[in-house]
Amino acid sequence: MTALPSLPITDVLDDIKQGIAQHQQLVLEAPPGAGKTTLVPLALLSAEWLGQQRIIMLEPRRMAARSAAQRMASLLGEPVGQTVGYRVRQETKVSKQTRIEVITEGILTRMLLQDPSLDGVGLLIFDEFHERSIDADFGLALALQGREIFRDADTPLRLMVMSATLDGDTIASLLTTDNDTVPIIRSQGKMFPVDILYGKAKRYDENIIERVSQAAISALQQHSGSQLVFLPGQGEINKVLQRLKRHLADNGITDTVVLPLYGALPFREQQRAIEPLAKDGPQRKIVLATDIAETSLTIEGINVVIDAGLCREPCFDPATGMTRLQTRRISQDSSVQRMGRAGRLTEGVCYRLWSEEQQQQLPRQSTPQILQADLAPLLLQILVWGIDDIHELHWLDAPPSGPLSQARDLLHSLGAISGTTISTEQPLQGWTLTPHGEQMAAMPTHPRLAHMLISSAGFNLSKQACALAAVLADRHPLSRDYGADLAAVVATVSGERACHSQHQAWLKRTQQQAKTFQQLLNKYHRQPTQTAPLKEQQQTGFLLASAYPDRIARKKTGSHNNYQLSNGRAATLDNADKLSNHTWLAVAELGGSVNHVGQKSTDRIYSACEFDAELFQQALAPLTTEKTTLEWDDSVERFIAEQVTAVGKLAIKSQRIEKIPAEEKRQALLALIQKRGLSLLPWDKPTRQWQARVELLRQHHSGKQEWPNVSDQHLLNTLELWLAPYLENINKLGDFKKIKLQEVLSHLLPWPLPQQLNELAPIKISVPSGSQISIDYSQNPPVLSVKLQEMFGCADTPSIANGQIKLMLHLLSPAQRPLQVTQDLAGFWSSSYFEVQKEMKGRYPKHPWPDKPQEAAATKYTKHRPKK
DNA sequence: CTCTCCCT
Repeated sequence: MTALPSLPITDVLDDIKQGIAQHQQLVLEAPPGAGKTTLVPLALLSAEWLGQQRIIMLEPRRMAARSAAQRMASLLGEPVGQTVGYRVRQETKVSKQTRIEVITEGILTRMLLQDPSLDGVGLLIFDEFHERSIDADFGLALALQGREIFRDADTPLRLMVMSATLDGDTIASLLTTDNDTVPIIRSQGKMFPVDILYGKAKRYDENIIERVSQAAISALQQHSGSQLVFLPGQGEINKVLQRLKRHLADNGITDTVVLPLYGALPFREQQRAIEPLAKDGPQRKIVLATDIAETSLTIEGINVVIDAGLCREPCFDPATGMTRLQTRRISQDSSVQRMGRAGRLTEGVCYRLWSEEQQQQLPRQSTPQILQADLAPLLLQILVWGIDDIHELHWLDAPPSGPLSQARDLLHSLGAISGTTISTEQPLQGWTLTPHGEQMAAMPTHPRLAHMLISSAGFNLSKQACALAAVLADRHPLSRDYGADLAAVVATVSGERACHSQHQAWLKRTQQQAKTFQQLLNKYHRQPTQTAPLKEQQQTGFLLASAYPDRIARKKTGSHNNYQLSNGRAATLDNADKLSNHTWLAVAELGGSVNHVGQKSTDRIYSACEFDAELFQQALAPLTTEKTTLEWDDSVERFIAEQVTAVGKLAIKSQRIEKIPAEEKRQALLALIQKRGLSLLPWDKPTRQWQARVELLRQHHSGKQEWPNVSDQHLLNTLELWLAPYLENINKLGDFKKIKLQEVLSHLLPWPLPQQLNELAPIKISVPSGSQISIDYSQNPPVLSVKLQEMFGCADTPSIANGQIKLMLHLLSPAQRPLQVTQDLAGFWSSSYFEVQKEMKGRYPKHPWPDKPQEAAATKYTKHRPKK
């Protein structure tokens, strides 16, 4: 090996060697340009503890993995694939001599799921860990558990986490074990000084196009050299592009060129933005870029950075199973990274279009992907690993339970898992992989597409499915020609349709990917289950619907391009898109955006194909549900019943039915009573009294047994239990009168409570005159209204419930007017009675008004009419 | 107000 070049990291290489020799893990913080990616693995290659074991280093991107391997190999004076090799999707360059393998993060997960011990690997290095991809987070969690369970003390798996702007202490605390600590080593980067110039305090999205353009124009006058402008997305880039081009033209500036740079741009145009300028053309450039230029691509010759402070990132919404793009303020870490792009070759300047004070308010780090992504792929792999509680793994940030539950439900609907949910806190508990799920997990693609691939064999459609999965696995360049129509794209991949020569590279890559899927499928030898073949124009729609059953769409009546989806949402097709000729679509990709203030745009359909609703009769019948809906029709005050066939929330057929099934009707009636209240039932006075009597005894805990709760609220809540059996003959509102409510309710009182009810809360009570008088239980305490004369001779207030409840006496005049309301009869007789006596004696002379009422004989008659 | 980036 030739001597390693001297870079900033060289100063700490000895510390790293020593640290990782003495400990089983190490954290290395070093900014870009320090040389860590190349020099650290090479420096550790001859370590004694490594022996003949390999070093594996992870890179977040294929390009980065390839070039890291390339640089290391050339330092060793070897071609790639000998001592140093790499593995990325679709491409492997390793041999038996390979000691350093550079791989992308997704490959590590696959390796660990196959061999959790990572046998033969002595050191695992996570590079660029601050990017916090799901795969890196998950890979670290698996590696930690794998080495704990499967590795011996004499050949431990060492872990090194390297990053530019990582919070080293947090990650160190995750790696710390009971008997080992974690050295943190920090190194300088190689960067020229960059002046940071802040702007005024503004809302980030306020007038962004004009402010960015002005900043670029003024920087053009103040500085020589080229600019890199960070904008959130394609839309903003194109607007600023127009604005700046106009400025250059208006002012006759010819030495400067403006170039866009974003992921969807054709490769050649991306190259134009990245490459050094041609000698004979303009000598300055302004590159307008998304954050593709923050990490993935390096642009030559930039000394001015203009940062709008915004980024656009995907946010998964578990409620709809859809990912929306959200425009957000960048993190402090991100602003540092962007600023650094101005100081790679010379001193530079960075304009931030926000104030220094606002800088302090930015979040320190970007949100880790695991907290806002679709977790279905992760969940499938977690289950392959064999745990049903995510907390068995050590996470820097655990996957959140909302998206995890949604992922579980999706996997369930795709047939990948079976079980029942036991706990909402542990969404995986009670669920296991099905054989179909295991096959899905072996497919290197999203579970939706894996399901589509595997089930396609049963319909003899695997060739189309492989092409479709390959197209959907990555962005395709044909939307400009075909619009949203995927069937045309699939036909191109299958070779049935030609495409422009500029897309040849994409076509070859996609066909290769389709072939890989086909080879994996061939291993399963699936027999066709469906004899009747699908018509050609049904095929793509069928495949898409099996992957995205929640995105089957029907055009809204009277609309040209607005569709209703089976997940209950609405989405719009581009106005000019030819697909809008079709009433039914099977949608693959759709999305919308959320702006800086949280406003959501309408969801748009980006890719789809025509769909034949006939498929619901046969091949896709399992996606449909049948149910009877009952709706109360107020005009006729009765139920209208329909038999509805639906796919998800989209009703595809409904038919009026005359004979309403008993159970559905019962449920609908119960719901109607819930909504309109108990007053729909034929309450009469005795029944209400009965209810009040039971309630009274319940509240006073009278007798030896508990009384059932018969309050209105409780009856409403328990309709199903006590009323449901009596609803059979109810078809319209008037029929409620047929219910014998008193009798129905009486079943709620078990023996011996009915008898006790009559004893403890009698309907009538005897008064001294011999009359049987009804007690009014509608008030509390219950009221006994009785003529005063009938109570003569009664010393104390009458009571019920074995003396527990005193009645409220309403003592009446001979004309039935209340003279006194009292719960204290003795007190009344001895005081206010005499005032009553004085006043009433004159008015009702024929009635007795004795001076000692407690001792007088009670009577319901006048003085002159003798008692019977 | 037309889709950020990346990966098995």
